Amino acid sequence: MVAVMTASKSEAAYQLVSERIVNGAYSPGYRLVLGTIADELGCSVVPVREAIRRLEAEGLVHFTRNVGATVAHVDSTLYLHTMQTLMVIEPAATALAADAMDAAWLAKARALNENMRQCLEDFDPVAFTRMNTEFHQLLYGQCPNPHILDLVQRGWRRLAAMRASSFTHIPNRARASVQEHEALLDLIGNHATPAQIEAACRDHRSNTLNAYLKAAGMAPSAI
Amino acid sequence: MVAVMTASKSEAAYQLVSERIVNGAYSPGYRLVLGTIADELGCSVVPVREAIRRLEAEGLVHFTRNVGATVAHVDSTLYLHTMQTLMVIEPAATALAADAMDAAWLAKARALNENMRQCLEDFDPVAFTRMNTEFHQLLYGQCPNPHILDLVQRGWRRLAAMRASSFTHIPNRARASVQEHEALLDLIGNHATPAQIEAACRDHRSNTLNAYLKAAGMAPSAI
DNA sequence: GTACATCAAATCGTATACGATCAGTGTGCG
DNA sequence: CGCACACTGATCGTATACGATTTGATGTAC
Repeated sequence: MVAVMTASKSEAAYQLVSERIVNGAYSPGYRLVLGTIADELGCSVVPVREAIRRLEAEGLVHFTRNVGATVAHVDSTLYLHTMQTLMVIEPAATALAADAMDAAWLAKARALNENMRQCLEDFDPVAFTRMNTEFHQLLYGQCPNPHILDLVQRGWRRLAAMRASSFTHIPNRARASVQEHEALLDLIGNHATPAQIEAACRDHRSNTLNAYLKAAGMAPSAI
Repeated sequence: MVAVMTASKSEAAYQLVSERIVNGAYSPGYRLVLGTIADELGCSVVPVREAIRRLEAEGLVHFTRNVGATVAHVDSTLYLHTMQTLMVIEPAATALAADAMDAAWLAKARALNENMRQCLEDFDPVAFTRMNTEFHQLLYGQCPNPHILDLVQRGWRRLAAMRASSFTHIPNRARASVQEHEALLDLIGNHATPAQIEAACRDHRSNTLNAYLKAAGMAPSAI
């Protein structure tokens, strides 16, 4: 073969299916048939199988032996569990990343948050969600602990998949969200301790989760 | 075939290699050759490959494309990262599991902790470590959030692998550990809030980590 | 003696093939 | 008419085979 193999086929299959789930092209319950995906990618089933198993480990697909894989269903419980995980992991990542947050970083984050505020004026929820994701990536992105960073990213991908399947859950939280971001950035700007940053970040997510739980008539999270 | 296929060969390979790494039979750096393991298991390389990839996702093995897999090396950084992850995940799991901790559970946990104290009198560090693992499993074991539970278990398995490779790190922490366990059980017995339980559990791990970092001449963890 | 090109062995990556297992369907019996 | 059972099609699980890639050794030129 002449072309350079930039990535393995297994990796390609993983990227493809993963992106389609996160995008919403594959809705929850969608049946992932190895042979079909293999044909589409022009490869055999072996690398596709490996990709599916990886996605299963991430919780994006549900796999039953000798039966097959389907895109994982989303319900209140899954949302609760994912949010609880992020509620402890993301603040830790942010606190650990605080060392790398200099003036330039702060300016960028503030600008992004202002853009989010503008999205509210413009009633543009799609752009708001995109920027919100970007904002949080900015927060935890420079976390020096690869395990924690990886867990945060996985959690966000699950959230993205949930949103794509029109599992909406934020009743009027957007405005408070922007304010909480601002407060968090102020803390960072004032060189607050990692513990303070962690607490603020956790409260932010806790507020979102509990707003959802309240709207859904469910009991607030124990943690 | 007459025999019931209790588990797939892929699963069997995963169990085998995983246990050997955790036991220390495979030391860090040990080369995991697909064909060799496949021969030993009496199966082909395909299921072994899948098992190795799973172990890579867990961080127990290091995998390089077209080169092969080796048991992950352990160093201070990996220990720090694993402990930081557990420092946020395990307390959350414990706090969430608190609902399921009744009087019978408490009696069992207290008995176990007393056994650990006895191990100290008998200078039996092996039994102490085993019971310590058991004690912590008791703490987080009934966590109702499967994602968090899974993460805690993975973290503990990594710690076990580190200990097996004689990466010793606890300078005289055992006695304090037993006392902290006791204080934690008192909190639970007095029906403390999840937040209090979480904080106590986190302090316990934080103390262990920082004792290590201090002994190693390293800066304390930011979180 | 060192640096570089070449080659061979080892090992991985994936295609293909076939057996194993499961869900759904039809048929016969009670 | 309803239930149990065998059958079938779809799909997965794994063995085998072969091409691709890496690594280390060997030989050669400087």
